[in-house]
Amino acid sequence: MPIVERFLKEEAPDVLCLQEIKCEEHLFPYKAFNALGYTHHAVHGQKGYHGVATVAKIPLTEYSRLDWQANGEARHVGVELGGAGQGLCLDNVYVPAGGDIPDREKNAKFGQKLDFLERMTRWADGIDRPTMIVGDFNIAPLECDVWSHKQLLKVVSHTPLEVDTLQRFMDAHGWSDIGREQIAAPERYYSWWSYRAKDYRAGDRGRRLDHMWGSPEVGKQVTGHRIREDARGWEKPSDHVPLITELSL
DNA sequence: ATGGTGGGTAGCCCA
Repeated sequence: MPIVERFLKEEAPDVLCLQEIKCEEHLFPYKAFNALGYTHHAVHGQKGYHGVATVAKIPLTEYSRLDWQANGEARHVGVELGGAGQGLCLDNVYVPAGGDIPDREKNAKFGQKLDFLERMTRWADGIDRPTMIVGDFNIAPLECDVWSHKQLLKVVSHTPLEVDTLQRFMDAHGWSDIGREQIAAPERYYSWWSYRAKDYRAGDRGRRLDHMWGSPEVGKQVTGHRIREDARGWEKPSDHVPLITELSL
């Protein structure tokens, strides 16, 4: 909570999407968010692992909790902003990391990650309203989205199979990759640095695993996008940093 | 080729 509070005080977004909240819903720190003015909540959590939450200063209506892995893990919550049945849909997702071995025969988690993306793609086929999907996709699609394309080709998060699977999801709805439309390739853009380094800055071994994608019409309403890379250096940081998109709706 | 760190749960698993 200290880094979340710091971020909300500094940036004051209307809406915040969190992934990996790692708590049951009744243990979510509602009071701390309320005290900062974030009085609207959609929390999909479970004990210990996974879990997502969308909190806002403006009214939201929760409308879905999808299980794209078909195994009961809490990895999605969908809300509507601007009134039920109208306005913008905002889908907050935590794609499975996928384990260490990029082979579904040897590593069930990798297969589950691909299956999750396939179900997400079938969902995207049916979207008929302005929608944003944001979160930890656990895939860095472009060569310039990782510190070394060559060295990460066989590392889960940047394998051609994952990138192709994510591309099929993109094609299903013609998503606008807001991050890369605003910070054009090959400009450096990472959102995650491993904890397994004494100093995350040393070698700058980052990856762009976090994304904010919008329906084509939503992409045209973007008025700003940036990341708070400095948050990686805060006290007790997350290994991910916040992405911020500003829209004129 | 290996293990590195951080976190939650429980005597290990996941990221």
